[in-house]
Amino acid sequence: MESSSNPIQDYLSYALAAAHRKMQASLSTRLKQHGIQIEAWRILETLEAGHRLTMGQLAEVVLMNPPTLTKLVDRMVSDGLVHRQVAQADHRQVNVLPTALGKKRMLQIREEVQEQDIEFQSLLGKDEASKLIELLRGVVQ
Amino acid sequence: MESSSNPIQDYLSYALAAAHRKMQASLSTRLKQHGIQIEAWRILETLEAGHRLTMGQLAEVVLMNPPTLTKLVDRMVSDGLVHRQVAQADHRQVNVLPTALGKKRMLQIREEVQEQDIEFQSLLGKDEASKLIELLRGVVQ
DNA sequence: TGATTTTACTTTCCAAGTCAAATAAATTTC
DNA sequence: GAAATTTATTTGACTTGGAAAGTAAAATCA
Repeated sequence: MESSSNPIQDYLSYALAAAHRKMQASLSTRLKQHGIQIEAWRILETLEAGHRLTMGQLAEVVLMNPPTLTKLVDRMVSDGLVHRQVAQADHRQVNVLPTALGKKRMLQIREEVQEQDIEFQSLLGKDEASKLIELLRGVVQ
Repeated sequence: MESSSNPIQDYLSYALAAAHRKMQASLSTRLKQHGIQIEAWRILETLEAGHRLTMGQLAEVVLMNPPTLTKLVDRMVSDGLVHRQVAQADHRQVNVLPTALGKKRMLQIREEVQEQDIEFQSLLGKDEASKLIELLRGVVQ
């Protein structure tokens, strides 16, 4: 299917959705080999940084709604990748911490994600790729 | 929540997902006022171009998986926005056509989407916005 | 301090999405 | 030209996602 003069292609929201879909599909296929979903990787990668994050903070960083995160963390707990800890300062808050297994798996998966990034960067060219990231950050602010 | 040195921000896939999420959320809120979802708008916008598209072609353009499209088109048929027609040349194929109501509603919704695009374009600057679309197309090819 | 409001997270219920199988028509092969 | 294969779409079982309500702790306030 080829339709070079389709007006929908000119909408920024569409161009973004199309690029996102392609990248997600590609990354998702890669991570499936490791038996993990993209969001779970994001959680492990974020927690690895070492900051003690609450569910709410984590939800924001990993781009998920809180109820969806709750359910994914449930699954990750039963897979032994993370555990929960009620924050001592504020008992409403729940911290999420990676387990030893979670850290180990993250390092393996990170390589896969980096390969993917390199693949797309070489597809675009290095300068174009950094320009793209810069512009995307401008969208988010 | 602010974490300027979080390594996850440096992945192209993450930057793309974050920008996409923000734009989808904003557009989705706008379209909710018209009682329609983003994908349904994409379908109407695509069909408006006048080409006679099959379910498969439409699925590709509107960035949906075929089973998901089938169900959305079911709903749009019962909302009176589109109708199906078995292709005469190949009876396996199904064409989707907009109804008069579908065309009318599309014109209203298009304005909303264009406002949204203008909003984001002025946020980025006109040149940066066209550069972004160009780079995003490079990702998809 | 007791009552009210706000905040953090989870649960519930329903709508929507996915994967694999089913159906049905067209094409290929022998 | 019948049988086997491929292609286009839908169906059905199951899972996931989202909105709104529920729970519980902290903060505000009167």
